Amino acid sequence: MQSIKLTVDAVVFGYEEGKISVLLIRRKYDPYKGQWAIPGGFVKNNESLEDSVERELYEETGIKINYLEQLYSFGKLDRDPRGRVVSIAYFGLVRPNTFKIIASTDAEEVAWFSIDELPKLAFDHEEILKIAIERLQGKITYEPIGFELLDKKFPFSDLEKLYTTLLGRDIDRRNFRKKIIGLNVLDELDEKVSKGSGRPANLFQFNKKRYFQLKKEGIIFEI
Amino acid sequence: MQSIKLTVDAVVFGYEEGKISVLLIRRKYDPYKGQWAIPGGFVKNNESLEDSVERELYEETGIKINYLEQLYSFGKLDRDPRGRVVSIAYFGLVRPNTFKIIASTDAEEVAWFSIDELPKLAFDHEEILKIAIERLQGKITYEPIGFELLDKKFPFSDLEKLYTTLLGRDIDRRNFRKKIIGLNVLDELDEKVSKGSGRPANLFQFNKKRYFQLKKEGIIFEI
DNA sequence: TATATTTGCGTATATTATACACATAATAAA
DNA sequence: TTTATTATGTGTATAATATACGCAAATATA
Repeated sequence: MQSIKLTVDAVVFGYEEGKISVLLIRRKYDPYKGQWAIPGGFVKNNESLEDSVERELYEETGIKINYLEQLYSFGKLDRDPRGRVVSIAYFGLVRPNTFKIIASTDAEEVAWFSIDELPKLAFDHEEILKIAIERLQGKITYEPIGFELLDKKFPFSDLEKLYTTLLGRDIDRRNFRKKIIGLNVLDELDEKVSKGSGRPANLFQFNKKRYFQLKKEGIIFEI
Repeated sequence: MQSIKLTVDAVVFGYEEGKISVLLIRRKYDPYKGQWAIPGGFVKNNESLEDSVERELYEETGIKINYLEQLYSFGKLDRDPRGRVVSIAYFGLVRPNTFKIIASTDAEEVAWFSIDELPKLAFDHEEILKIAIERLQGKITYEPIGFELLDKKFPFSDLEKLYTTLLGRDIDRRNFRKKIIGLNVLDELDEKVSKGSGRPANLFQFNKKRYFQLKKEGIIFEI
């Protein structure tokens, strides 16, 4: 008789102050009590996988996610000391400043961790996170998911900085702008922001509708 | 108490005579008795997901797969009339001529179906298959998985035909050859084949070792 | 008022992708 | 055995795309 338990886990990324961060919870109960982990939990019998992730995320962290996709399923025999537990991991993006994170249920604490200053993680969550980071880095070059991490209205320099951070290399400012503008998915607004010194920057907004239109016509987003 | 069952399914593609085909079984038992389906079955408690797929595949069809990767996990509430069953689908490639397919256990019959002449499928297998086909078509442009479908030694025209079939469009023969040769992952052999009339073709072989070497150096395969 | 900082923008060059046709080596047909 | 048919093998010119690169404008700060 099969006695495998099924969980979902969510690797949620945010971006603030030039850093990619990930949402972690400190576990309230055993196993791995007191350790940091990716939010997640057991799937209910009458709940879809997506509903399950969204529920767990909301329960444990107070976050409502606006971008979510399936990442990978993890099924190693010994990945959970409680027995055979298979986890379907999801990958999410949010704007951290639009939510207040609040620990509850299984979480003693919730926090954002910069992906280059991670604590030791419970279970095989280090592996899951590694795969999620690779997905994020890979995907921003061929799908316009980076905008999910920026404010709705953003100066071009924010976008540029996000890409340099994620790709881990410098980008020619002029060529990058040319390329993105050429993709024809940004609306230039009649608003400016001035942060600190320097010339004020024009604000842009991602036009999702136009993107899907172009995608349907076979035009592909590519950096 | 959680009562979700976990299965694995395998979409296995082959290529012969200019057609992409998929391996299907005809179900011996209910539900969907007598209908065609993707091979698969319940995961055992002490068996990894990969082992599980490979076992089910071998049991039901007699095939030992040489390329296998995880595709996606399917968890809709009503996807299985027996109750809540979540399936982790895999994606495999084989050379059909290297195996004899034999039905056994849950399968009444096993057969290769051209992907444009598919029968009605059990469960949500149509959706799974659709996603698998998209993965195959997408992936051959940025990973050298097409070679898994060709004979170890193949004439260039076979590779070209595979790509035209999968991409669904014509390819300039000279440019394609130039590009592939330029990737530096093929060994040109000192053997020729002559099939029917026409000038005999030189045989080539994919050099996996060289590919991994180049990949490590950051050179990417791209068509 | 001078200095520092950030934005916005164009052009020349190199690289890569595309379009395109004919000679060669074999088999099949006359 | 000669001629037609079929598939393979190869190079170059042109177009498109990617890369490299520097200076003026608009603001904050000293």
